[in-house]
Amino acid sequence: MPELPEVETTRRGISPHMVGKQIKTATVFDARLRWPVSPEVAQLSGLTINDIKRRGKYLLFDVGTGHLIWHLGMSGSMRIKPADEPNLYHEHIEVEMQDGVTLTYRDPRRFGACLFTAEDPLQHKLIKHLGPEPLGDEFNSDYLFAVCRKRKVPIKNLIMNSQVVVGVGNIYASESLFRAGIRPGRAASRLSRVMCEKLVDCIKQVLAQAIEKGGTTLQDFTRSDGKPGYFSQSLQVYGNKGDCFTCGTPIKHITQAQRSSYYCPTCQK
DNA sequence: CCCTGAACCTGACCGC
DNA sequence: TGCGGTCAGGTTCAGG
Repeated sequence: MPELPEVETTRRGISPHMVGKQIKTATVFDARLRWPVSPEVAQLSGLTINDIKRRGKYLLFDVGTGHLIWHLGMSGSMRIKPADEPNLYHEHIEVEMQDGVTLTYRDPRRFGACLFTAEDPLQHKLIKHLGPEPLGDEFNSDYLFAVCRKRKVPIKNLIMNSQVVVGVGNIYASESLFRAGIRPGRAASRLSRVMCEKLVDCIKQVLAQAIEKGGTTLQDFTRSDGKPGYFSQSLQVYGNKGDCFTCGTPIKHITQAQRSSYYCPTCQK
């Protein structure tokens, strides 16, 4: 479900309900996520959530004594549960604040993670080696071009590699490449400087627009307030089994690195 | 260091 | 209806 825009949408949605408040109780109904949920998570009572930050697709909850490093995996989502509404199936973690506001984490496939660390979260094994944020200045055409020089992998695989740049998932990789006019299968080393400029611009644009629209709802992604994200309506190629909206050529659907890619063989070179 | 493929899970959907 | 196969928004890890 979640790529960077969905994670950021989640962060913005839950922050006003959580930040600056004290935790009443945190309950772990099922600790079997990607890795076992840290035991500290069940003992957050009395701690205050000072801030909720994001690094790539990881949410970082500052609880004073340390941080929760929370990843939504493929199917994870968070919502503020209306009072006296029963829990849904697969809601594995719940955090109730002193004022009664309750956050629930649902994750049918359990690829997500919820870990506690008392150290600097940015130095954590999972975070430390992440590439630059796509919307920051560090991610620019000079950087991408330099990285591309040494790589023979298809450009789509490269931009989905979180060591290169974080936050670009399967949907937005296809969408960005379409907007940049570059085929997903093109070897990274065969991108010109101009192509890199174009691609960086398009990645930033697509992600920024998706955040503005509250993310992309395909099957079950909903924002923390239960509403869908509206970027689905802006998708040009991802999931398009018909013709290119721009030129009418049938959209190609291929598999790269075990993931679906969509592109227009006419618009993309 | 770079790259590939398997693995981790459940559920939805499609064709027979 | 039921059953089997396929696919799904991510990431780590082992091994070549």
